[in-house]
Amino acid sequence: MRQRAGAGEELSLTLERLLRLIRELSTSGALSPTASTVLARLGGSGPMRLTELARITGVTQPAMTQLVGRMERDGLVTREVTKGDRRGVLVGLSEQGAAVLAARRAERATALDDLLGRLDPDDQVAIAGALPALGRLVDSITAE
Amino acid sequence: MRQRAGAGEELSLTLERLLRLIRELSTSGALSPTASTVLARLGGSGPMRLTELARITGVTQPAMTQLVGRMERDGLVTREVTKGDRRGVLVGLSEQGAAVLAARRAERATALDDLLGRLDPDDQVAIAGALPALGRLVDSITAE
DNA sequence: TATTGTTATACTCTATAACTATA
DNA sequence: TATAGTTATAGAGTATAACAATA
Repeated sequence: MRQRAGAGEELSLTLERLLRLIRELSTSGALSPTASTVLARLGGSGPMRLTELARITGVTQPAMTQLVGRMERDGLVTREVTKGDRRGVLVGLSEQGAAVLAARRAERATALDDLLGRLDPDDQVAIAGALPALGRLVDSITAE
Repeated sequence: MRQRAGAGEELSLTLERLLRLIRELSTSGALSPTASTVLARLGGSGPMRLTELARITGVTQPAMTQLVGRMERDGLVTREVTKGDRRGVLVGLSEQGAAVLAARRAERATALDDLLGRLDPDDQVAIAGALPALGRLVDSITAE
């Protein structure tokens, strides 16, 4: 079996349901989807320019200005003027932001591990085996 | 291999990226996530009570009242008083709403089929083989 | 002139609280 | 009293357009 017709449809519907599920598993900090992405990117890549954050998360620059403003107010991120170019703003994780990020990851990880553990062993193997393939599926677009 | 430690963490991170990807694939109608869910549920289960829609999608009753109001204004759904109990509101798909739903599903399906087709055959098999397991993973919570 | 970011304005989406209508 | 739904109010989150500051 190389590729069933309609695999995309089934993958899409399954992911849509999984999506809502995952969201409910990580509640620390009560972050919006975009705020969650910002936190994760800052945690993974270190401090970044405001424009770069806007580009990566797919929102406009004004939207990112406001979001970073709210996140700074809530103590999740820090802002500083970039060295060399005084127009730029460098956004970084605060200590509290890093803690929230870690808490959210732990919540999802333990909840999903628990759920996976209840599944039939064959299903567990199937999902574990598909993760690298799903990762490459995402990479195939992100790289473009 | 029954279950690797950290499989939940990896699944979570992969899904988070897939999630954003899927969203960008279906743009017809420019629907919000909740509106998308409402449309999909109405398409799959037929007309439903407003309260039932609110419960299923995980938003409050007032939020659903307003969302349905906007969707009715945009010609996506219809409203009618329920038979027998004149307090109730039955929400159904309009012809246009059904068309938008079909268009969005087709967009995602073809886009994902295309992406899947570019993957290594082994990866395609791995993903196709994991779909039923992922479906059961979701069912294991939804049923509770 | 071009780039970086902010401010102004308007709309969607959501929640909580208070309300109306029906049962 | 209880249930179904709406209205009022406030805030997050987003976009486009106009602006200020720096390069």
